[in-house]
Amino acid sequence: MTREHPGNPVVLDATARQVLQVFSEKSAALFAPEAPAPDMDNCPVRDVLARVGDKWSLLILVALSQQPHRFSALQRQVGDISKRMLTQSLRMLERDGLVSRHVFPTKPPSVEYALTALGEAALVPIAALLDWAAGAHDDIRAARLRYDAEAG
Amino acid sequence: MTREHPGNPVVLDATARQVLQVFSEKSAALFAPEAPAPDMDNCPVRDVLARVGDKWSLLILVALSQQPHRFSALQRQVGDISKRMLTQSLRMLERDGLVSRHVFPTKPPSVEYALTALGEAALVPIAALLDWAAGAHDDIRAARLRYDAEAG
DNA sequence: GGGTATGGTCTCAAATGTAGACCGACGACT
DNA sequence: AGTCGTCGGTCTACATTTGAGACCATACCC
Repeated sequence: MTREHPGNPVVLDATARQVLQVFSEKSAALFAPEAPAPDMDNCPVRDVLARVGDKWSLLILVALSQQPHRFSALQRQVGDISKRMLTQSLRMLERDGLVSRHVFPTKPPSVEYALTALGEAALVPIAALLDWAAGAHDDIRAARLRYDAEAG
Repeated sequence: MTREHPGNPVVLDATARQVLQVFSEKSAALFAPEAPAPDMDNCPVRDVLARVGDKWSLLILVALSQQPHRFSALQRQVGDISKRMLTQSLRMLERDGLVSRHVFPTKPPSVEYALTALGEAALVPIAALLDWAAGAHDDIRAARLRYDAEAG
């Protein structure tokens, strides 16, 4: 049974096509030929994408784009993340130099997380992704309904 | 102990700052206030981002950007994905209308996956992400080394 | 006839993520 | 003074997801 459906037609303008041409040249960086493991040494671009594309990391970076946050405030803003995952994600973002962590000499402890310059730079492509998602989610919802209607 | 380090300085040009301003206005879409669950109904933008940012979906979309692929060819190109995850990811991308699936009347079965117009449109922000990742991975690697040196 | 490839499904083990208890100190409230 | 909530996590038990490999029928190639 063929489940093919073409999606809503979207016309790519000249700028978009130009971006895609450069894109094709660079996408090879994502697929290491016969690499034992596509990690930071073999596939750095892929490794970095896995970080920035990660669900929680993405949301944390966006949350911090407006202003620095405390740990609990970040957890409240993101909403459905566990403490364990928030700690782990922040730890990795800090390690990658995308987020900074400042501990205040208070008791109980008070910690502030903020974007670094590198983290702020990441917001530019993330903004493009956000913009696309905002424009595409109606089409995606419609596609899901068609698919589900066909399948059962 | 403060583990703060500012990351390498990156100067954002005027265009980037303009993008960020619009971005701040739109990022609210990612954080539903007190939503029971941030799903497609409560947080459509977030739901779509979770799809496109997903590690395997991202790689599949990029792999298909150059030309359509068969299932096994896609698995070889991506490299370290399991059959189970490839099937599941393709199934979801098809359901979202980003990828099309064409079954040829052959035995054994032969299936071709290709990007739809909507999937191709997603490549524009994905290309921006890829471009940023290509430019940032050296800084990220350096940040990781500094972090690891401090921590032990 | 044997080996390889096709596009998956299924099962089990391993890995990852969630929820909540727990910690000491402090501020707010009664 | 006593109680409660908050802070920023860690830890544990459990739930969920993912990876690895066996398995399937068919066809092609040697």
